Amino acid sequence: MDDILSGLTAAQREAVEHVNGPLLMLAGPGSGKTRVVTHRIVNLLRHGIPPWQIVALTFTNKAADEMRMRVQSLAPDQPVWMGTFHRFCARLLRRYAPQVGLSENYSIYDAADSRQAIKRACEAAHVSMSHTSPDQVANVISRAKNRLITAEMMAENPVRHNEQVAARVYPVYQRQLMTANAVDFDDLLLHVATLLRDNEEIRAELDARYRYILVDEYQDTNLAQYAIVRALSIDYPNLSVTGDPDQSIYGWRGADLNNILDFEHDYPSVKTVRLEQNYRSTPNILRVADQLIRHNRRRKHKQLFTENPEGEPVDLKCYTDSAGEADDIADQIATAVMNGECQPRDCAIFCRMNALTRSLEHALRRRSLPYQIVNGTEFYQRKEIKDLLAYLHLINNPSHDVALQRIINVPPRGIGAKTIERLRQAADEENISLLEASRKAGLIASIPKRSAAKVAAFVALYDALCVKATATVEDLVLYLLEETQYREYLQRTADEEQDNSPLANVDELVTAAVEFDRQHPEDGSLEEFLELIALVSSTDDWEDNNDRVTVMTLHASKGLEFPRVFIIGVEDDLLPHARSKESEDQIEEERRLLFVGITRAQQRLQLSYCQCRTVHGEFRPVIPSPFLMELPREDMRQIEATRDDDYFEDQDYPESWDLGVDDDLVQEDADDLCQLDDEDRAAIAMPSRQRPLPALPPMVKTAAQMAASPQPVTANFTAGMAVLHPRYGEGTIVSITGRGAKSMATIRFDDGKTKSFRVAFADLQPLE
DNA sequence: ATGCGCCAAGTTTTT
DNA sequence: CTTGGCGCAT
Repeated sequence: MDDILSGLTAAQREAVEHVNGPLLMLAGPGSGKTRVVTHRIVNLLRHGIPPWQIVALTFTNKAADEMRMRVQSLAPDQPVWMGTFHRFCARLLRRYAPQVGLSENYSIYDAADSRQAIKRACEAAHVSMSHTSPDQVANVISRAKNRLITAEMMAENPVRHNEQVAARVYPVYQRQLMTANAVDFDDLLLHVATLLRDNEEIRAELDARYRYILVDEYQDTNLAQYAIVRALSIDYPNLSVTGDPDQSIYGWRGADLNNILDFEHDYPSVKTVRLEQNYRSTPNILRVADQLIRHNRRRKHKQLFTENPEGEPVDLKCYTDSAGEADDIADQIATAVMNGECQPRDCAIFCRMNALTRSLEHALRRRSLPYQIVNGTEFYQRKEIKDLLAYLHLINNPSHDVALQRIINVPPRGIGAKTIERLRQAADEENISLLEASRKAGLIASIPKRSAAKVAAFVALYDALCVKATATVEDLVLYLLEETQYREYLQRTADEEQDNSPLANVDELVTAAVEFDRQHPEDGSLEEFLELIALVSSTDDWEDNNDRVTVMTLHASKGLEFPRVFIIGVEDDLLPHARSKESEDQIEEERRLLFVGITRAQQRLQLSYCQCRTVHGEFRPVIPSPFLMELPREDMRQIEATRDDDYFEDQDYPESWDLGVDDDLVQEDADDLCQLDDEDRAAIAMPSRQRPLPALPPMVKTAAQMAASPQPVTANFTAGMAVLHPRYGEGTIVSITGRGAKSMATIRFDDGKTKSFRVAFADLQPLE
């Protein structure tokens, strides 16, 4: 019993030992929050509470995974449900789909799907889009859904012009979603919230089922999420929430700070615990953070303190331009690594916008520093992956209109925009899905016989694919590739300029399918595979196992920590951002954003700004961020850096850093970059690809690998050949795709696993 | 039906 | 400076 309480402060212990009734944990940055939450779960279990009555809700899969790991080590194999809000709702919705007008095989539209659907709805609603855009409309609708505002409610009192348009589109969009048997991300929450509100019986049942609910990052919940946890905590109000109002940075997405600020009001019997001691940062860093955040008015004051030893002052640097900023930071890191002061993995660079990472990439690459950019170029957003997934979606849910539109003419089969438009009109008129409309294309007067025949051929292809719907996902994907001749299509349309091989991504999807089948020998359904993919995101796969400098936005940095942190572009109109200066609330959120960035730093922190920055291609003078004026000068060291163009050339950096990067999977893609010219932006436009799908090997490149990679030599391998892989052993080549340096071999190993490799790097040995 | 070229716009994005 | 969307021309 003592092991889960030992080493805790009085406040932490108080939270861990709390069993029944509402609990509010106000946890400052670096206060050991995750530890307290996991220990509390274990404590609940030790009090004899059945594990299935406990639910822990997080915002990211990564946070859930970490929690699961830590609980697992303390209390192995307890079926406590831990996962994201959206996944939790997706599960409930599978069960209660009919109650909200869906079938249980409903599809989840991702952001791109829903954008397509909104576009279509805008057209169908016949509204003038002259003063707005589908994107804006999508935003308004999303915000409305987050606030539990239905189409009907919105129609009653729309205020602004763009809301008027959105109010007209909203019901059309929603009807289309229902026809498609689909939900968007917001609907996952909205449907569940509605279900719980309108069905007292179900609500009571679920309330009793999930008696102990823990919510992480409560400051980022929106009204829908609030309504859900509230509804599940009426008969059994054992709701415990953890958060920090000062780290709320998603207000623009509908997060409502009032949820946490008013928690004590909502649950008068609440026990409030403040975790104010910081175990992460030096006192200097913490004082800077504290001084900054004191300038916010809407907050709950916390007395941040630490017993950590005094550290270096926080550096404040001014550079002449962004290239100088990037070079100097890269130099600092390179020097520190060479001197053995730190490893690349200890360093992180944060910025307000993804666009600012360009010069950093260049600077890091020139110094052969391995780095990793956490951004949004997601694997499953690639065209070829979306195409294949669209086929799978359509097989799983014949009403998935967005999927049908995507692939009805991919690979090209002579069905043009006109025909699709006519199908759409017919579908809209009869309120049927596009596939149903396609089935009766021959009966639609506006569609010429020729086109109708092509549509019929597509429907026949679709029906053929559906035969494999219940096979393993791998079989289905392979069959799909075969029947649609998709690989041949990619090869035909291959773009010589583009270095990222779509074929390799296709192979990766196959690998993901194989992996999924392996992990779900019993319960693996297509539906689950698709749900799994729909609810993973790019930041989930930030790899902390690799020794690389991390570059990311301030938003992405939340929840992480690094010994050395650099925050760049602390400039007016950038932080706070020009578009976030309309109200005091927005400015306060920007201030919190900087606060989050600062409090990621453990040992060293540097804030920097430039005198000039290139914005949209033109050089502009820059004003330092007003936030800098709010920081305590006594904890800081101000440095005016002057740019010396020859500086870099004088340095003698090694060709590559011997950091023991041991991963041949990393090497697979190294050739993509090593052949590119230093100035080539396209090379860095495809940054580190991390794990795109569950249990997939990281597809990443490091600068070290790039520098070290030899020119690839391609041996003659053919399908059917028996080969030896240095890591995976003996296997047989299933197929070879691509030519020359980019040639990929898909190999089925003797243990049943199938993997794809760059032939040039995999070091395969032919076997007799 | 596809491909090229011009024009406009350009935060952050847990799911 | 980039990227993406749309329109026109083949």
